[in-house]
Amino acid sequence: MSNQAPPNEGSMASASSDVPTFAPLYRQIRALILRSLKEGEWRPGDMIPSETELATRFGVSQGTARRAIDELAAENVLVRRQGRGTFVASHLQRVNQFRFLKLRPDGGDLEPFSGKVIECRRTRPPASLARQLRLRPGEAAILTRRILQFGPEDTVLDEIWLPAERFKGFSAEGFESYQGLLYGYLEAEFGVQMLRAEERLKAVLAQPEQAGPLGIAVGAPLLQVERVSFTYDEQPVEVRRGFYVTTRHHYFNQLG
Amino acid sequence: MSNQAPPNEGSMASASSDVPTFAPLYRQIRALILRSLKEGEWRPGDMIPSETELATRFGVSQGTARRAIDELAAENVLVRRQGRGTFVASHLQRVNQFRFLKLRPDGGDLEPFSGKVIECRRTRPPASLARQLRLRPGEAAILTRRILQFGPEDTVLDEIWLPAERFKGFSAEGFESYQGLLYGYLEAEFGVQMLRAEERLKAVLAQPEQAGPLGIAVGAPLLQVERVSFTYDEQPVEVRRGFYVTTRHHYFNQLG
DNA sequence: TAGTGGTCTAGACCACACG
DNA sequence: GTGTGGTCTAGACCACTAC
Repeated sequence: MSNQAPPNEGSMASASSDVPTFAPLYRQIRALILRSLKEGEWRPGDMIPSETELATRFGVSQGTARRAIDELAAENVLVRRQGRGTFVASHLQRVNQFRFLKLRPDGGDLEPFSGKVIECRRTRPPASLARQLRLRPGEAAILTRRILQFGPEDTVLDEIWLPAERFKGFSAEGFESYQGLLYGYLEAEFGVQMLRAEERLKAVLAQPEQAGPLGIAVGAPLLQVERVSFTYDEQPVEVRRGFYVTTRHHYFNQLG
Repeated sequence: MSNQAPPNEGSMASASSDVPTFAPLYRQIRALILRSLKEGEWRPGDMIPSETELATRFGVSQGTARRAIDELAAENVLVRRQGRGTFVASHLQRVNQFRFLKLRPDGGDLEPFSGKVIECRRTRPPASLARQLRLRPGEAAILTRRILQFGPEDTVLDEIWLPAERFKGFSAEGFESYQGLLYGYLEAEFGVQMLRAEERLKAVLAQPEQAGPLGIAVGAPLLQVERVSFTYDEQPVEVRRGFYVTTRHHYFNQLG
């Protein structure tokens, strides 16, 4: 490629149709890397080609490939490790266990937790959920309810909705074998990588449906956390409603 | 400066003692820019010198100065505007009004809000607060209580603690004249820029102290939000306890 | 037209990990 | 030692803003 490339005539920009043509080169490269990830060329935990290899492959300078990788690393899609290489992020890595779980014990450090599935069935979702998951009319969903224990205490009750078609073979046993790490299970067994989520929090009073499983009194305060999670291309693939007992724990957030 | 600079012999690295010596050049430049900001050389809303000017001033290449600025822009300390220049972020800018307020109406867009101070006095803080604000023994604090209205509804009750020495002259009138924008007031009148905050959330039941001002029933569920805010050098300068009514609003959070 | 940030390149060397 | 990412430089040109 010429040194002073005109705005958008990168050799690959015109060669691939599903990549935006009028964007900086490094964004086009970023999109191409994302496509390879989405298509499974490199799987979670894998090392991707080096910066120079990618630069050659895409016909750009190493600095441009680097910038694309930088963005993806900043979004936690890739992980750079000096001297070793660049890797596809995985929810099974230690460092990611708490990326989507903001609950912390009031005093002290992160606690290990364990999950206990109390219900798991295929069912017809309410209309609002079908909309959020962008299901086709009549498409079924999987409903899973589980308890998270922090130490000995039942702390979280989750009601998790997944599109049934995408997760054929989903089972309570499979889920539990991943020690409560839903996204690890989905990634390893179904090839679905969760990248991003939105949460909406409210304070509510415990109803019998929550009080029973959690072993607390009806009318006790609960933190209700509604989550929609997205994979590649901003596709929603999970809707979850959690109820957190916040007597000895809190939801931690950083504002920047 | 020579082309291949040895790890850390930048001309300014050795010249200034309060900047870490063993760090990449661009981090040293970042620290120097931060120092100028902290010392007030450039104030919120000001344009800072161009990349090339900063590069010359600090004896590095434009690319290195650029990278330092990039980091500060990513942290919302600076704001870049193509063709115009780079500016010091200000809490009085529109775009920053909701940077530290995650409460959203359940349906629809961001709502304008207004603040109403119901108490404002100098007092001796509880020990835990004195510790969080790193006050010297016996040092006084300012306690402010205020209500935030979203539309016509009383939605938030805040109890705000500030170190009295740093905010001499703080008044309910001054605060209210900034339309509920505490950080705008602190920035404009006291030269304190809030950069970052930590929040800890719990679900609680309304006590009479909260139910009264908010006009709700005792025992209603409230979202309790404890915040510690930091200015330059990770200095805590505000501790706040908020009670959010979440019947028609929710706390919104993005997980990456 | 002049000045700003934004993109892209090419090449050098450093720091780190692993065999 | 070899290969990886990390830092730094120099220089070119593009895109946007304001005068």
